[in-house]
Order: sequence, then structure tokens, then C-alpha cells
Amino acid sequence: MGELRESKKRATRQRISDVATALFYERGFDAVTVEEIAAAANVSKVTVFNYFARKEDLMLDREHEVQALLSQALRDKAKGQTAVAALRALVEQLREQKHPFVRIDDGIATWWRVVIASASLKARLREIGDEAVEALALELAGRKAGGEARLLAGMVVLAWRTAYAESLRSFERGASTKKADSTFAALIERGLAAAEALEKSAA
Amino acid sequence: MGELRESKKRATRQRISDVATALFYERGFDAVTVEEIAAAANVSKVTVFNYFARKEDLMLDREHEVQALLSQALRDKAKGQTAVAALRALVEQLREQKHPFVRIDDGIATWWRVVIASASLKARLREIGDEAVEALALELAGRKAGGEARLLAGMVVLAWRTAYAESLRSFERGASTKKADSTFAALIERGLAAAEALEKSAA
DNA sequence: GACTAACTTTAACCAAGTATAATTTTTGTG
DNA sequence: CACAAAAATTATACTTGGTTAAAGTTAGTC
Repeated sequence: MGELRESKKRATRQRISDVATALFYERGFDAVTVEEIAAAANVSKVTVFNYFARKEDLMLDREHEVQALLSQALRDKAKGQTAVAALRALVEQLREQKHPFVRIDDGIATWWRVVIASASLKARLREIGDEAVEALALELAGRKAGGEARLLAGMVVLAWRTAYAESLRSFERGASTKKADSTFAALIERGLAAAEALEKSAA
Repeated sequence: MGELRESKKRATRQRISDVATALFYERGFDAVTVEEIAAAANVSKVTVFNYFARKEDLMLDREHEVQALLSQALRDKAKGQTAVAALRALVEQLREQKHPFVRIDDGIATWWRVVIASASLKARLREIGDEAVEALALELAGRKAGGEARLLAGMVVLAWRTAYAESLRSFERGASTKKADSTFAALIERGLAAAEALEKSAA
């Protein structure tokens, strides 16, 4: 039931995304209009916005996943383990599977160059980060998040963002993937340790 | 030389800002167009943008000051004092002078209600926060900021933001200015303590 | 094969922001 | 005071992201 329709939609969505990404890589996010993307994907502008609520989501589609990963890690956490320990384990696991959220290579660095060149993409990224903080705080605090939970959640996301950004900068200055990875690991551990201290000293 | 000109400009800028603020309070940020503001201030749309680069700055003009306050506090810091201690002292000082960056009353809460109702204002606020982090990191690290400095700067700004937001939430739930203030104080101290631990354990 | 619900398109619209050239206002100078 | 340069303001037209409503198309169902 509805299989053909579903697969057509999936194909259309993918086509729009692919076409858009290619254009962004070629000329930069801001220099490409949604009209152009629509034309190149053989679709109308309205349809593009039907699949992607804002232009930024054409590029940042996958970034929403961090939130789910963080929340899931907390739900899977063993009794007695601190929340931060569970998140540290998640980071470790992602590093092992060379997940793009914790790792940098040429392809990923190229993608980031496009993002960093655009103020609106950076803004949307900050927004997604804040959503992740709120979701994480909720998970940490059970039903409703309080200040302490929000602070802790904020610190975790901050550690991640900062470590990743620093790792990327080092890669762009010529460091290898391996070196960039160890920069990431060292800095996120600094942040997580601080978060863990906060968690353990909670009232 | 040029005194009349300067004072006229100041007056125009102020008039635009006042008129805009009044309209925003009345109908919400997003429901007011720049055209309307211009008309109400007896000025053209172009002139509005001549004074305020973006619509958001009509509301968030003063928020840029945090950055200057933070940097100045670090420059004034006594030898031997930790950076975080200097920032803690700044917060203390602002609280004593009942500065709006650390305090909430009815007028301030009303202003925040307008801000919080608008996605674009919140986005601009996040951007300003990031700029503050970068400036602070630079100040912390001397010439060029490294990961450690950025993490520390991020923690300080996070503590501030989180404490303020929580304080505002408590005020909106009916707490007094005094109670909101102590919520702020307690939470920012939690964050600053964590930041201080990080600073002291620096390699 | 006709019907309906989902999807797409067309077309018109709004508002922020930019660019440009013309016009007005202010200022300093002879 | 007159006048030219500099600075500020204006009108106008344009671009682009995003929204809305109505008409058209297509897949799934009876």
C-alpha cells in the first residue's frame, strides 16, 4: 500500500538534496538560490520547501541526529553509571566507528568549509545545538528540566562543539586525521571531566 | 565642529529605536515591519538600515555590551588572580549595581517576553553570545585563542546564559526579583566553580 | 474505470535587505 | 554671505527566502 508513492517521494527528496549539495559545493551556500535548486532538480520551488522547511536544512539535514544519539545514550545508561560517563562512552563508541560527528577527513572538512562560509548555516547550527541542549536537559532531569540539568547539558554540548571545532581547525592547518582525532579526544575529555565534576557535586 | 550634525544623528537614532521598541512591545517583533517603523519615525526604510544593520539590532542593541564588560574585567584583573575569579568579581559588581544583565524586574521581564517570542531575535542573541565567547577566549589566551581558552570562555558564557535564563523562568513563574536574583547567583556560581576547576587544572 | 486523497504546480504575494542615483542638509572656507 | 565639498537622506527598483491559495496531476481503492 502506497509503496510506489513512498519510493517516489524518497527519490525526489534525495534528488533535491543531492542537486542542492552539489551546487553549494560548487558556488557556496549563499550564492545558490532555491529557484536554481528547484530547476536543477526538475521540481518547483514550493516542492523544495515542502521537503525542507528552510534552505539551511538542505545542508544540515543530518545534524539533527546528535540529539537522538545523546538522548539514546542516556536511556541506555547502566544503573549507577553517571550520565556523563554514559555520554563519554557514546563518544568513544562513535570514535571507534569513525562517525562524522567525531571525526574529520578531507570530505568532511570540505563540507565544513561550505558551512563555515555561510552566516545563516552557522546560525542554524547554533539553533540545532540549543535544541540538543534542551532535549538532553530534559532527559537528564526526567520530566522537566531545571537549571542544574540545563547547565550540565550545556556543558556536554559545549565540550563537543568546542572539541570538534578545534579539531577541525587543526586539520585545516595541516594536521592528519589521526592528529585531529587526538585533539578532539583530549579537548572533549577536558570538558566532560568538568561536567562530571559538576554532576557529582550536585546538591 | 560637526556638533549639530552629531546631535541630530543621535536624536534620529534614538527616535527610530524608541518608536521601534514601542511597536514591538505592542504587537510583537515579527508582526512589525521595518517600513512601519520608518514611517512612524518619519524616516525612510533605508535610513533605518543605515543606523541598524539588521532589524534585530533595533531590539538587541545593548546586548553587545556583555562582550566589552567581560574583556575589560580580564584586563583589570589583578596579578595572581585567576581569570574566572576576575569574572566572578565582575558579576558581583554588576549585581550590586542592579545591572540588567544580572537582574530581572517587571520591565526587564516584559522585554524578554518580546525577545523570546521571536525566533530571529533568539538566533541573533545566540550569535552575539558566540561572539562574546570568541572575544573572551582571545583575551584569555593573549594573541590567538586555542581550544582550552575557547572551552573556558564557553563555560563562562554558558554559566551566565543558563543562570540568567533560569532566573527569568523562575520570575515568570511568580518569584520575586530577590528570589530570581538568588537563583541566578546560585546557578552562575555552580558554572563558574566548574570553570575555575578547569582553569586551575590547565596543562 | 471512476473516485478520492496525496502530491505538485502555478502564480501572486510579503518582508528583509541591498544597490544606486538623485536630492537635501550641514559644514567649512573664502 | 555665498558656495562648494561632504555627509545624510530619499525614492526606486531589485533580489531572495518563505507563504498561501487554487488548480492540476497521479497513485491507490472500490
